[in-house]
Amino acid sequence: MDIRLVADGPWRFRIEQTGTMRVPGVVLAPRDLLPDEPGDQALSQVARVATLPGIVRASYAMPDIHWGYGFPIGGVAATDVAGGGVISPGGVGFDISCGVRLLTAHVDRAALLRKLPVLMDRLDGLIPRGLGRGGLWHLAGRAQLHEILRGGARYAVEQGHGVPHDVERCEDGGAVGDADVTQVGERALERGAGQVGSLGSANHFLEVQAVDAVYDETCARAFGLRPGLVCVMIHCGSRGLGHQICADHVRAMDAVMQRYGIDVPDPQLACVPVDSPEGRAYLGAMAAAANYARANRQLLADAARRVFLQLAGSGLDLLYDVSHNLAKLETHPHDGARALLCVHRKGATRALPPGHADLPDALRRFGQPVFVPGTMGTASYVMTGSTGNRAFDSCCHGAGRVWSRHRAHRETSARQLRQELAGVGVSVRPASWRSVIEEAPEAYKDVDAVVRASQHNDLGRLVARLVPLGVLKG
DNA sequence: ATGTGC
Repeated sequence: MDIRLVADGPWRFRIEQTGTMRVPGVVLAPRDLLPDEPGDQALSQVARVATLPGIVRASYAMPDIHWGYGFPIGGVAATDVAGGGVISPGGVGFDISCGVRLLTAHVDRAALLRKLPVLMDRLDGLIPRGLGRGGLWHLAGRAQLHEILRGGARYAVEQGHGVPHDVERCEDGGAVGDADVTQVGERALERGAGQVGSLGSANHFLEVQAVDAVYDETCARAFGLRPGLVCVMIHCGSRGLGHQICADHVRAMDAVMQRYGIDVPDPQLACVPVDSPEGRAYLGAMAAAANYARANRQLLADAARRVFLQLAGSGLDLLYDVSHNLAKLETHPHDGARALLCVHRKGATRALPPGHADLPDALRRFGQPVFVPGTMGTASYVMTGSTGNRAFDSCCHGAGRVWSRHRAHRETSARQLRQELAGVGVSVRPASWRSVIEEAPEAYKDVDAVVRASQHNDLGRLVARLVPLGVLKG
């Protein structure tokens, strides 16, 4: 698809509405963050998403945009439910409700440093990760898996894997309400049964970090962050269960799209009206996967908490848990009124502004915490939702890949990577060194530039910078 | 992202 990319000031670009596009594209990134590998399809994907039935305002791209399945990663698209708007699994991604949670310890970096090696050893032995492998929670049976799919982190806490405060600090109170277990296929259930409480692979991780800088002291204090404080950041999703659900429902939609008169420029944009049996079926299965991902992060956090209590004499308090791969039915201004929109966020973090009713009481004045993990060996950021967000309250979600996984293997080696990480003094414990080659810091954009661009585009405000002390990689 | 795929 040919696109007409026009600079709109120093911080963003516009893709002119041409051909079958129903809205323009808006790429909220400066020139040096635009995907520029030869043949890269990310910007064309922004334009193709703009052709989806019912899409409103614009097809958005966050500053960490890169090429994905159908939708770009870092893509945000909202469709008008009453106006025949569609739901597309490609706008959520294979890793349904992949997200990040951040926990704060009661110990400072200097006090922990001596104990860090033994603490990392313990986490290394405890946390399941890598492809396949088991999970921390050995379920009693299929009925208990169904409870997880319906109750998410809330059910995990009810079962003793956490404290009530954890649930208060999860998006949606730890579980989305409309999960439909009957829309989750047998293969998905089979794959999910043994993986609750496991990191997965690729860019998923559990990191021990320290607060390195604070940019907004009042907000940081409300978030429980101060310079030198130790934190734990967990990034993972719904494992094989979410993957299987995505594959199953893309296939189902592909078979019925024509019946709804829907024609898309890319088969990976398979979609159906939100208000259709197939649309509701996907949303019900997606919600079940979302709850699975939240329970997964809850189990991992609770395990890390027990290690911290035992070895560092410190608890871990959940600051917030938020997804960056999800579609949600939300009310937003549209055509001079409030309308129910299906907001697809794929590699984009929901970022509620200060005062929003869905925020926990203790955070409401400050906006929703947004977590922006960098790469192993580089900084991560805490941001907060800001008023004036035009991209349906969405923000960036990470550094954003620039090298293909294939190119990463060409450009670097395990040995080179080990040396480099040893040089910055970060203890990285991967499931396998081969898999982490694809996660080399050079394979990603500069996360500092990504958060700067996010702030300039009113997607969020900077709160604090975190640096890694120890990294468990998938 | 993924019991990694034409």
